[in-house]
Amino acid sequence: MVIDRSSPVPLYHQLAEQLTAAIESGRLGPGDPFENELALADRLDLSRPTVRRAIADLVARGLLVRRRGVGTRVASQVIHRRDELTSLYDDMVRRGQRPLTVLRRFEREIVDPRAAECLGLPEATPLVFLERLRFAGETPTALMHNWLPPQFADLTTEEVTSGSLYAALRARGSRPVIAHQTIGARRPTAAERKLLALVAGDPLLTMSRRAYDGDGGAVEFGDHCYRCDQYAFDVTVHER
Amino acid sequence: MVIDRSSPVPLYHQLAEQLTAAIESGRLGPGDPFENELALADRLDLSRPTVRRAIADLVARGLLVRRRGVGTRVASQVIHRRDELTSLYDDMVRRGQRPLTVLRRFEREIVDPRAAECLGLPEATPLVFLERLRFAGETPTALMHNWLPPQFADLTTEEVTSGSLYAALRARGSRPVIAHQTIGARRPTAAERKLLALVAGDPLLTMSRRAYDGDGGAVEFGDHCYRCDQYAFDVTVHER
DNA sequence: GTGATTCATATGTCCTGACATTATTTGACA
DNA sequence: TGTCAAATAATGTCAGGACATATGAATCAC
Repeated sequence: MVIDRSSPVPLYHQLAEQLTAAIESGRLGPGDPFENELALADRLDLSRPTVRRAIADLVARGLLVRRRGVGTRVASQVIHRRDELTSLYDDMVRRGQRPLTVLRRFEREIVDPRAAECLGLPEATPLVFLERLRFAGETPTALMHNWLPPQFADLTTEEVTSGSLYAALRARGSRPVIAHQTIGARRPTAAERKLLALVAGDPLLTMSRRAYDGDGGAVEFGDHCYRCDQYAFDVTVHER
Repeated sequence: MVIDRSSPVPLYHQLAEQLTAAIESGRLGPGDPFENELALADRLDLSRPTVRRAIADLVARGLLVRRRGVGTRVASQVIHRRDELTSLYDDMVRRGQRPLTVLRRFEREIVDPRAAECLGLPEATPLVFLERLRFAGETPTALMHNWLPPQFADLTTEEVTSGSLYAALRARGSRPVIAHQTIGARRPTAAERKLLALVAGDPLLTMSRRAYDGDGGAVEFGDHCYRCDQYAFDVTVHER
């Protein structure tokens, strides 16, 4: 356990990383008592609040459990807190498979009152619109519609197809930091059935999303539908 | 802005609640500059870290935005951070509608290798099993299966039907604090179609869940299916 | 032996103080 | 008037200290 005081990385962050590494290395096992904050602060020559901050970060991530009067322990089952949705698509990427995304439509000035409303803009605002179809091998897996505010009208086809849409927004100083997503299911339309190669009775898994930047300004509205044999969403939920 | 020092509620928590109220009352509008932490601490006769803690809580909830060297502002669009799934069912409750949950089956010793595995238990472990059907008025809306570890075999029918299942677990000292949920869609079985009064082609929205207590021990496995015209899930996602 | 009380341990809350870093404004100078 | 440096304003990090509260173990009284 080494703290480098000349590093620009905050002390509490260095400590949190090293505590995390100790837990994930297996050196500390599930349920093991964890060194208390006073001893740790003494041993590492750090102030107690600094140590508390590091430990609090690990608690927030589900690696440690604290109880007043008792002490701190390694969580019995190491759970990594994830504030994000993952899907079978992400699993594919993780397994090294290369899903392909085809841009079917890209408009820089399209009027859509519903999407404008979702973006908090006047109905007649010209929006940027994308329609993409995603494949896993030969199989179409998702049909995705996205609408962006007019400040992104300078997006290039290259940006939209080669990398992540959010990376392109971030390159323009708009950093999506929070998104509200609604997940549901419905019957496909005939067009969707054809595009996604569905047979009669196959349902769609749907997800609509409104993304906001750090100031709370809406930066994206998305309306996606997925083959349910290719997609499911994993959500981690915390009770306060 | 009043801080009651004789209250058992921590000072930072009182302040956070009042700052929240000020924002939600409309007294402070989106984008408004927010009083800086030094002035606030001075005015309220609180220490700066205490004020920082309160402000940090509001930042974490998306109500305020901070920038080093600039100051603190009310988020342009007030977003409430919610680390929880909500559904149309919750909307019904909020609107004062009274959904009804019918207990169809309650077993205190049932062997289910799949559920046991999901609970991290040996296959032959006798589990507690619940099957419930939920109604909104006359309309069946959800079919819910839940499996619990054997320590909950003393659950009463009363507990299971009158209040929330999690409240019953908490009363036994097992506090579910994190759950991993998987949301998907599929075709209903014939039995599900009948129970949920579905017509041909109607899809199911599905959600399976594994809930863990503060020590990481599994406390519940659930497998639910919903009518998609009655349910959708809202998820808030944060990018780090 | 059992239940109540006390004590030791550990986290939770709060304070005062100081310095570092970033962003914006102000003032000086060409 | 424009540019650059210094000053000001605000948040971020860190420290040392003190007291409060909850928990579990040990001790004491019956």
